[in-house]
Amino acid sequence: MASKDRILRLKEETRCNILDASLKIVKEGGWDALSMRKIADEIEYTAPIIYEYYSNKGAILLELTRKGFLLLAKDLQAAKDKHRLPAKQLEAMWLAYWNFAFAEKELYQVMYGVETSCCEMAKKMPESEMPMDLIWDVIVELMLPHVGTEEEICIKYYTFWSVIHGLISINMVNRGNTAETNHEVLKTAISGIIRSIKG
Amino acid sequence: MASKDRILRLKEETRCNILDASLKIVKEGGWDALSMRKIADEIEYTAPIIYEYYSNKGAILLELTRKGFLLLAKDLQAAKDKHRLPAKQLEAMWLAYWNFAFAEKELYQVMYGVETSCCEMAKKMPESEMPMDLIWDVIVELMLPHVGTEEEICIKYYTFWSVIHGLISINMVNRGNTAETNHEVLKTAISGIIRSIKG
DNA sequence: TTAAAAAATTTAACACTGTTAAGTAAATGA
DNA sequence: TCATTTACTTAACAGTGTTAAATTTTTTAA
Repeated sequence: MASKDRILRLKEETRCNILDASLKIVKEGGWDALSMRKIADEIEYTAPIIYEYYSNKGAILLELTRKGFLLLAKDLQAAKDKHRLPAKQLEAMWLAYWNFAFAEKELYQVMYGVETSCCEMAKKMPESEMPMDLIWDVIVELMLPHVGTEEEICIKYYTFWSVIHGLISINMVNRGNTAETNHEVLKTAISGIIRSIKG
Repeated sequence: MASKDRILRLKEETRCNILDASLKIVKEGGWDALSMRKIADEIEYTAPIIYEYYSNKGAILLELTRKGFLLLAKDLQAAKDKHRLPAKQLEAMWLAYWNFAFAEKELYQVMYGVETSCCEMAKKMPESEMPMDLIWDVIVELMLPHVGTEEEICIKYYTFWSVIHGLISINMVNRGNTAETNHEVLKTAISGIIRSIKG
């Protein structure tokens, strides 16, 4: 019976509509704005029918996560295919990774557990700059006697901070590395950057 | 009147108790478990009196954030004071930063917006390994003809990933850098790691 | 000591959240 | 046309942050 097919097609369509509606809501108002009732509103149904398509809210997030990983993989593959030399490929792929994160900000957030709201005000908190100031000073000392421009110090600082914070974040949400591997990554990264500062 | 002082002291104490109770709840059940009513339960009051001490839930989070930054700064200073050479100081400080993140995991999470719950299941999702696989292959190619051990490749991969993910996270929650600075950090980090892989 | 004023604390309520069970309307099959 | 299944909605529960009103306790003044 063809009507069965039609119904199945419609079901698949609403399943997809739910994801699209969710992403739309998140893009408009952030992850806090996402609720079952708003999704239902968007697809012109009431909340309970969403549970016919996804067992709960978490399942929707998981499906968006999956979508994100597929999209990211596609971008990485495309970036790789544009070059022949592995070094060039690698550079292009990480740049593609970077671009994906901001082009599909909301997907990246749910994929890797990056929150967004609470820390907006933390910027205005003077205490939040204390760690940076402390480390900044030591970087300057390390560069002596040829202290670079503010921009150069900034780049050093953020390179340090990025690799450490990145490794911490990855371990917190994913915690899949051994302690030895982590320390190895840490030590090589830190000493590498320190060497590059020394010249 | 000395009784005024006593009352003020008591008020300051409950203000502190609210923070302690909050942190206790979060440490026991994660950030999702934190609610005004649970805090009230913990300090043996009802929910509305919390609003006499903090204007809303966000203010409590902000105060915990502040506490976190102060504690981190203290740790960094202590690490610095243990050495004389700037290079040694810097290394010790970043290691202290690392240790703080895991010793005070909950504080670090609220300070830098690192989520924790949703991505536990994402690990089991095969799609989540596609980006890693793609990049892993290119790293191997880059190491040819002397491909290292799995551990060595892992370290390279995570160094890459950490610096990129870290820079992305920092920009998403804090977004305080210019596009040029970001690209500079990115490029120098990537080319630096690639150089170190080549030998 | 007692009455009035002030402060401290609780109860009740509102609007929201995710989720489930029961009820109702619509489409389908015989 | 009638019975059954499917589709969908309404109502409800337990929880959330937050506010206003009511109530209890404490302090002040006579």
